[in-house]
Amino acid sequence: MQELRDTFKALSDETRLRILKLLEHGELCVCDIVSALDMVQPKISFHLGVLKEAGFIKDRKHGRWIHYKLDDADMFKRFLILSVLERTSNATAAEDKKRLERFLKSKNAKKDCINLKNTARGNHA
Amino acid sequence: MQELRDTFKALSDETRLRILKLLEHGELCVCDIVSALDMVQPKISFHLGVLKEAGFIKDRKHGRWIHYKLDDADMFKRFLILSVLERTSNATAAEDKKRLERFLKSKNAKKDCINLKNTARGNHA
DNA sequence: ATGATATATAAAATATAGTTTATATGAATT
DNA sequence: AATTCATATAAACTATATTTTATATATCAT
Repeated sequence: MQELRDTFKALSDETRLRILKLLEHGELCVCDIVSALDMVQPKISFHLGVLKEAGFIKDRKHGRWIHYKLDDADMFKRFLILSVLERTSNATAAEDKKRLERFLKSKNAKKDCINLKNTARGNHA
Repeated sequence: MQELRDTFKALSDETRLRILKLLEHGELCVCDIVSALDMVQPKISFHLGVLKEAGFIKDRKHGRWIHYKLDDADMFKRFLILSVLERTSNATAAEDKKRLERFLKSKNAKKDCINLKNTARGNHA
């Protein structure tokens, strides 16, 4: 019963539900989530750890970033995630998404800027 | 999101999962559950309160007893209960059930005894 | 090499949940 | 009316989870 209890426990926190909802549309790195939820980074890392431990998300290391996405290995957990996504379409989720999009846009702007600079110097993106 | 969080939180405790499993086969009063789980009564009342508040069980007062049973009003919660029942068929649940059956038997024996006594005196059951 | 960045981890502080013990309530029995 | 029984509730205590603050690690850029 312990595993089942932990499965539900992982879903019994609002921050974690918000994270799952945010991952609905794909992979995000920790700093994306930090910006979207507007919380300090260790707090987000803590909750990501809980979700990962419970098998709801998985991570992938890429350079100095770690990307997280929904884990669809387990049928039952997949169902639980779906029911979470479907039941968390509210104002909070909308604001989180807006902050995320603003952040992603500024990230891209910065990236373009660096590429431009490098191109000017004769380097490649 | 708060309600969803509370829904999962209600399921994130082993005692409460054991109670749900015990209610699988029908209505039970508090003292039945106390005996089956072999725990003190206020503890059981506390967990029954959490499950009731979250909409997983409902109660019915009858004399000085209060009977609890699974609440099937909400589709999603019904599904969650089903998935709990299906995933909690283990040794603990079996022992709980055994204790419950022993207790129910002794309750019935006592009742029969009282009936017999009353019949002897010319009263009715 | 040095510094900056992304993330994790540890320690301390705080908040929340669960347990125990004692007591209250209300219905049934004597 | 007094007692007993089934259950709830409250208060004090304990355990667990979350948050914060500080620091470590690893990768990338200069």
